Amino acid sequence: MSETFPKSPTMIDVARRAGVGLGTVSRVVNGGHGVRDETAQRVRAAIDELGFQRNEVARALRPGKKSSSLALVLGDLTNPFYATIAKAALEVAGQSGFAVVLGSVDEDPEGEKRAIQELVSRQVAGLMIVPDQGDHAFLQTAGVPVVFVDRPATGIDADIVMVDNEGGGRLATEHLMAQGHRRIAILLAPSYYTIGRRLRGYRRAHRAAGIEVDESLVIQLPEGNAEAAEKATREVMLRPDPPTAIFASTNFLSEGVLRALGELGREPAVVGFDDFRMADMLPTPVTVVASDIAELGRSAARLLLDRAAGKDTRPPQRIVLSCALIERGSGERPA
Amino acid sequence: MSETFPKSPTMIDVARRAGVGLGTVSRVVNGGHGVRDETAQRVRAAIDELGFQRNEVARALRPGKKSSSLALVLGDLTNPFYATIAKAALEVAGQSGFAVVLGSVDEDPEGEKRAIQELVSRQVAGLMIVPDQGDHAFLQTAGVPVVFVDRPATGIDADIVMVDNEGGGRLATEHLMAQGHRRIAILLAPSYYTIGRRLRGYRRAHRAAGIEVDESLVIQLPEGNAEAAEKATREVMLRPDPPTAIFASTNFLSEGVLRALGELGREPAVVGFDDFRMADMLPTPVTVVASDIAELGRSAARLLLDRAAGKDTRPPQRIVLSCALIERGSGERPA
DNA sequence: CTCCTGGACGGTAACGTTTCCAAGTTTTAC
DNA sequence: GTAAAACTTGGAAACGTTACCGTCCAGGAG
Repeated sequence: MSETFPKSPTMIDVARRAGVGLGTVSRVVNGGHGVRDETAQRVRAAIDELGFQRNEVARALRPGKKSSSLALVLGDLTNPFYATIAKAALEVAGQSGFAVVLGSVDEDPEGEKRAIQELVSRQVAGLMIVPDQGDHAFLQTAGVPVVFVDRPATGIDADIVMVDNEGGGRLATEHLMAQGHRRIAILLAPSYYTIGRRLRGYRRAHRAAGIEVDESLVIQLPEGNAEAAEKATREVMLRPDPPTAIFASTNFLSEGVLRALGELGREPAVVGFDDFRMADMLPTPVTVVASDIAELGRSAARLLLDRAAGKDTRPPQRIVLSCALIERGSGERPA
Repeated sequence: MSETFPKSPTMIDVARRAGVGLGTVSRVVNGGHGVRDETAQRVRAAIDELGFQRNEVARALRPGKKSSSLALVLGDLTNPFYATIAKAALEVAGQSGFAVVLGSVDEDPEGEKRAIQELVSRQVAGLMIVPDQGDHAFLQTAGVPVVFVDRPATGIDADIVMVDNEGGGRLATEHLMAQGHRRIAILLAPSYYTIGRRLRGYRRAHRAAGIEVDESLVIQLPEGNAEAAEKATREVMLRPDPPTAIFASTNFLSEGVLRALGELGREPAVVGFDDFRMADMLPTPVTVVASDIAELGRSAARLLLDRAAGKDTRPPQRIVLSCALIERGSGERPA
């Protein structure tokens, strides 16, 4: 690495080589309108000979221009949920020649704010954010279009793409009720917006069925991981009056629930929110309420690209994806 | 979105506000050496009042400077293997104030080349690449340090961080032999470098044990997904002379193997390469040979940051991470 | 008191691109 | 054949930053 890299050729080099002016090269590179065919040929030849590649950084410096990259801010990529969003967004952005910059994502809201501002300073053309709690009003002045993914943020009115959490929660609960269950526990990860909606669906299903919710079965976990769910499941199942069914409000929680049940040797009905790999291979295949997570990422990217291009000037949109039940066995066990 | 965004303040605005020269503002922003304390205070005050943020794009335009971003090029983020690398690299880069740009990753080598060149044109400070097959000689002239992750690339001599695939393959095979197995099938995903090394470990273990490899048990799959593995497993187990053990050379293959075995109701011993979520929750918990994938990403990022900063001028390094066996049951079934 | 040194600061030239304007050239219309 | 219009083309300004080069002033040495 000590050898100095040869600096890459610039448009000026190309212009000299082709015997034309700088502006002409720029025109050719950008589609070649208003350039005679013969001239364009010569320029293209020079570009190939020199191996010229446009410097995107310089390009993005021009006033009003933003770089051809989108930013994506989200949680733990190790969570298949986020990974799926990232993959899908990446794909859509890539098709339009946009790169995706991932900000480093800490857990705390302060870290998120810092990460976002770093990205803004890189002049990205738009932001896709799976927001943490905390106020996002500072984005008002960021000067870039923003799309929120999976959940809304406070302090700013922007596009949002999300899942019908309430409908999904209701669907899961009603499905369990249809099997005769009346005592359905719900495990809740720490208060994200989405979880609140799922709980609301759960309550609505109860109200609609005329069943009163036993509040001791509405279990708020201290953390959103499998371990917390495992512990809580063990506890609730060992009560004198355990539930006959469990609704796990996230994929990680489902995992914990199943682990605990496997160890206890108990078999209440179980429905999880969000599908996960291997759900169908476990001792009892897991019934889940699922939505098209990839579509979440795709829609967000598409919306953002349109906004960035100025093609879409409608007021902030709100896209809601529906959920469907995938029956695999664990949710069909009778009360 | 139709309202025009207020353009962000520049150093010139700050300079005017603070009543100082442009150069002074730059000095303050970059650490404040050679500026009187009182002046620096005034500048910082102006920065806060205006909400100034340095424009990273303009900064990266200066000669010799690269942007403070690293590029990461890898396959399907939905594969936990890649997701883990990405997360770890992101974390390390973030700690040094670097952002990570993910190129869109198609499957074909041509797409990879295009993606890489797009990233180079964005003046990233370095490239981390999980390379596809195909020649990577074009990177020689890219003018950026490169680190390959998980497997080497041809045509260029660069840093590489990888796993001891051969050792892992040997470890898995020897473990199965220790349980008395003599007919061990190995399922191979399409010819990646890593798979070849794992096979080599498998063969070495056989040679060391004085067991001849039955070549009909060395099964080359047409694709690297679970479905292909499922099909192949079904076929091999239904032969008149089936293996007593199976070595699945990737996490996705392990999944397919287990699915097929579950349906067939057969229980040969199974060892997988690379750990995966829920491996311990399946009807028979899965024994795997695993390595620290996150460390792969961390090392790559660290190495690249040092190269980019010019701190590391050693000849190309080769970091190899060891594998360990995680016994869970499926690999301990006797022959 | 003068000269010199050194630190603090202001100004300006890049960096590589896009965009605008003017000049030159060709085509079209009359 | 001439005038106008349309199209090509070259050149220069601008984007926001950093780096370099002076200038200015204060303080110390002679």
